[in-house]
Amino acid sequence: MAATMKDIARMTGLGLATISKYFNGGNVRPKNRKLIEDAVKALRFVPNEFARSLKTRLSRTVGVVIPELGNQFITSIITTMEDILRKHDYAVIVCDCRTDPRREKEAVTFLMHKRVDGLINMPTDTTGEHLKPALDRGIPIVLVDRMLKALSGKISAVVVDNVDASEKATRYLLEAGHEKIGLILGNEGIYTTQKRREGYLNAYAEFNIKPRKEFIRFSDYTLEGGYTKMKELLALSIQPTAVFVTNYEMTLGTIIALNEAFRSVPDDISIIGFDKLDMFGAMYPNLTLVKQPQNAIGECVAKQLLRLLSQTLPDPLNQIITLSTQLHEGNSVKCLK
Amino acid sequence: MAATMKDIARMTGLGLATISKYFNGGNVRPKNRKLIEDAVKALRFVPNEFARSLKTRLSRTVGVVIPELGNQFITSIITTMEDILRKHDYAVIVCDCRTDPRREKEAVTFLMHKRVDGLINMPTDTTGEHLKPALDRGIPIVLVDRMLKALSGKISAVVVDNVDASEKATRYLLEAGHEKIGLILGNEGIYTTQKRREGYLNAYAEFNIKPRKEFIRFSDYTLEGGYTKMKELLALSIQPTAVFVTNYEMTLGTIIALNEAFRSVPDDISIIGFDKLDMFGAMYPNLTLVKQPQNAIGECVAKQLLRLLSQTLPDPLNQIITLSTQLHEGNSVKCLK
DNA sequence: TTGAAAGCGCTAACAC
DNA sequence: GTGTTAGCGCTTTCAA
Repeated sequence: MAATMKDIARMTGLGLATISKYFNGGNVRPKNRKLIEDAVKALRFVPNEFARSLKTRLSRTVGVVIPELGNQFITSIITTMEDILRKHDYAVIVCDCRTDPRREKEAVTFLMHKRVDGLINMPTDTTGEHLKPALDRGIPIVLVDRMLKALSGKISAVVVDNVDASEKATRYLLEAGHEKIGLILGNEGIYTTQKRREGYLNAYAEFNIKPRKEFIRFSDYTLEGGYTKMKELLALSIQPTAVFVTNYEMTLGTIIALNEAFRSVPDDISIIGFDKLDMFGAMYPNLTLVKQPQNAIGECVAKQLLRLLSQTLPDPLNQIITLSTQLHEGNSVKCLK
Repeated sequence: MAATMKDIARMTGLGLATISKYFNGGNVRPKNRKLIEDAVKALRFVPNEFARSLKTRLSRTVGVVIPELGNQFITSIITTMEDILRKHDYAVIVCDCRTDPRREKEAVTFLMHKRVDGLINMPTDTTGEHLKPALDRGIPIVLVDRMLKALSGKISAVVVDNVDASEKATRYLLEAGHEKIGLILGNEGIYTTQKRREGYLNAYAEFNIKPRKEFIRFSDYTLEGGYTKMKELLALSIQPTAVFVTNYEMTLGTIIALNEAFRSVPDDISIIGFDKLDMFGAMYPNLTLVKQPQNAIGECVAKQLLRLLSQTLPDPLNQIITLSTQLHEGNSVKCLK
């Protein structure tokens, strides 16, 4: 049987309130502090979180709902967040909804039953309907990487400037004289996909060039997807001289497809990839790529949630935080001029 | 303010005990059942898990401690486990310890404070010291993919037959006439690395051939690691005619390294990879590889934990479950005879 | 089958 | 600064 505060009270001769205050940072006479500390050690006392939660209505737990775990961008963000939140004594319950809106909704409901204090979500559902139970309970919500217009003002979000990222990359290629640029995107309909497509089109518009429709390929953010779409681009009668790939897994798939087709980079084809600089940096050719601030994203999300969690205001100070990306110049782009 | 059982009692005129029994599967008169169900709907009643936990001393939460999240084998197992556990109403708290024994120990302590009902661990610490707090509290523990000899009998574990897996793959290459087989392993000292090395050596012993030391390379189970080690093997004066790579990420790295060196598979070099058949299967050449039953592992772990969780026995029925692997024949191995 | 009542271990209002 | 006390919302004897 674990020791309780009552045991400490008995052992020290103090009242429960004093002991509770000791644990919650109140003023306690040094002499009594010591008394309590000794008793805690002797009894190997650990506060019962259940009782505390019952009283405070707080679980010191946050829920994280994501579309899938097998994606380096997502896992790297979770790793960072979890680290920070755990340091603040928050447990992280992860729910993988497998890019299925029904499962996503179930996950939110499940987390409400578990009474999480806050919610982090990279949404699959584009309407935001699934978040209603959390909104109703008034707990803070932070969206990651994808906005939900319908919920603007009611929630916080941390995103990157995808339009700018894509525009920069495309412009870089156009400036190097590439006019036929393949674009490998994620799932159609997803926030980041739309934004990255937008940036690509913007850059083309700037240069007064009409992009070719068949160069724009929607895929699914997986290695296989990137591999397949690159193969398709290579099978075109008019082929792109450069390709911009919009996430890490698809970039890997593209590299493998190019290697298999004996296209050498950048002589035969130029390429701009996405994310995880450390790894691509180690390889030849040193890939030019769009680098998202993955650590900063995780950090921002965790800190924003902690901020909302520590507020007692009637309406929380929600904010949309937009982080910018960097274009890392390697030598995978050939200048055609 | 959320509704409580008291509200239901007031609304239905029933006693608290009856209502509690209703929720816990006891016998309640149909008439009263209906009464309660109506009240639950009307009041949108959701049981307060805090109060329940305080009384039952159970959190319906399990902790998962893993070395890193950025690894497809680990995340695929977590996805499967989380799915099953959540269906049984258990929340999964994930702690990434970044392959750091100190962090791993902290994670276990943290989870004990959170009063998880059970623990799943892919251990970084090879002594098992870090699990002591959980062992002391007598909660069930299931190890994944790695055994801890010191704890045998006190815990359950789900592992694959790594010696056999590695032996089969190496034997396959030897039978095809390869005598110079490169072996790319994970971190030295880790359970799976040792076992996979053992299998390789066993196969060589069977064939009465002495393996060359310089063909055995310890790496770190990452893409970069596989890439680097393959480059090293290719730089040897006496080069292997085949290579066996012992996880998914390193296999990817190896493929990229081979492509970059313009070695074609299997004409210039044969290769046996590891894991994630679906993806490698889509690529040419169809890779020969060791397929671990990833889904079955996750399923076994979750079910074993659920089994232990539902037991009220004084000493739990711990067991070591060993799953076998399959050698999937593709066409990445050339027959030299 | 049902109800009354005691507590699980903590927090916090209140009185001292 | 400290002690007393009343709950938080459940589960679970025990008696009816």
